[in-house]
Amino acid sequence: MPYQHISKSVVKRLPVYLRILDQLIQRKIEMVSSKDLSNESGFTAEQIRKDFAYFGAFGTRGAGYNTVYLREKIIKIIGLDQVIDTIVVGAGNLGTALTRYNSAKNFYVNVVGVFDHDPRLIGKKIDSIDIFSVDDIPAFIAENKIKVAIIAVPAAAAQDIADLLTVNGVKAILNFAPVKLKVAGEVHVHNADLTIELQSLIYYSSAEEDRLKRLKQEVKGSKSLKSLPLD
Amino acid sequence: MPYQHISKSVVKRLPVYLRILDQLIQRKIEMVSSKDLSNESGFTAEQIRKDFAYFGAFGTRGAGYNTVYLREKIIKIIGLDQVIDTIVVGAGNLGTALTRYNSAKNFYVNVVGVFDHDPRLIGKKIDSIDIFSVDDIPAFIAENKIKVAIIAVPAAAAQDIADLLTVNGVKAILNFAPVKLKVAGEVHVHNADLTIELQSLIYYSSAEEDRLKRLKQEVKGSKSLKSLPLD
DNA sequence: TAGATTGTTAATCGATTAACAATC
DNA sequence: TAGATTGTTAATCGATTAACAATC
Repeated sequence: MPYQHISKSVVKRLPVYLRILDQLIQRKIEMVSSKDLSNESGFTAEQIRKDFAYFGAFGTRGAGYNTVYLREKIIKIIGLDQVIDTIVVGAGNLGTALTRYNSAKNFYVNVVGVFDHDPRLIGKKIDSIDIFSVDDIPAFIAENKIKVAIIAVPAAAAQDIADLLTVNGVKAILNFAPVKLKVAGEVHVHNADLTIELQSLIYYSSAEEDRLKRLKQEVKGSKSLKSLPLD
Repeated sequence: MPYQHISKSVVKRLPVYLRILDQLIQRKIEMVSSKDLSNESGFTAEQIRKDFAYFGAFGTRGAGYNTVYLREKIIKIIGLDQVIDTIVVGAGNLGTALTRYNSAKNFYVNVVGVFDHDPRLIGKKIDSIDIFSVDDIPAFIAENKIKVAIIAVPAAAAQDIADLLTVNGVKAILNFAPVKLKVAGEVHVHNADLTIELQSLIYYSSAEEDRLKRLKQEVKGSKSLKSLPLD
């Protein structure tokens, strides 16, 4: 049986299923149908069943999915069956918030170190987590076998940090800096640029149709502008 | 000419183009080709040209795009040609970071108020921005004609806040709480659940193939488990 | 003019939805 | 058994890529 590659769209939905299952288990709910999961997630029931089917047959026809059993499968699929140690680079507002957020809310992940360039921050702590110098990153990665890192530094510093991380063996980066990072093929980068999230949302905050019609009329009414580039 | 709906995938790329154009303009670069933009964004040149073509013909054959002109078009398309006032609900770590981040880094957006439930925070400020009670939200939205809001409250409170916001006229919500918000059809919600971003990245941090093969063998080797749900 | 690059149409690819047999 | 819900195949839909004429 050839190994079937799993698409990014499927992988993105897996943590949503996990979150919902965690909530259901907490509420002592033992069985859940794809329709129930559809209500909680917003994805269609067909899509949910198809997503699971890529990895195996986890349900019981007529009854649905056992929440505990399905959760166990999903954490193994994602690779969360053991707690993942991660580091945060950048101890500014965002880095601090991300460190605290993941410590408090994300039980599958453990922030084991924070790194910054600023000597005034080095040696301090975020809650119980030490802030080290970025110079210490190579040794720290090697010692703690870090495979996943979070970048929360200014745009200008992000590429250098990414290079430093990947050269030392980091395989996955969650990047909050507003730049496209260039990394080797086997390294995965997810961009979580908050500015971009908010701006693309703004597109939908006013009447799309009116705005675009106005734009087209402008372009039509000022054809000369089109040659402006060559002036 | 019938109005052609613009797909979500296109809209998500627009702010990336805007960010790159802002950088190019700052560097006094006047012309840019779709190939250049491809290098900076990671999208293909064909896709970039096609994206622009949905809204008009902004380039010059043989020469490329004038950066200033293209930027002007894109901010009008997104609806960023006037600064957008927004509010942040939740003045915890994440809310504070988001408030500061958008004040400092996002010139197209203006955070005009922060809201929290906690009486110890109400009356204080984040930099120069006041923290108000969530009870003040309706009056504040009406007065300031707020159309876009950011939710950074705990999961349990998020749906109530979303209801409060949308009832009072908010049209777009950036939601950081780990829940699927139920909103009226004309309201747009973008989820920016940081836990989920990180978890889906972890999928790629170790050898996918090995992990999934191991999983399939487990399932095969313990077929009896499949009926466990009905025990 | 020759070279470069856009704008647009057609072809391909991938993901979602629909349908339904399998089966608990 | 009857009702419910999965797992899977086929059909549809949408987005990306390829190709190239238009044209600066």
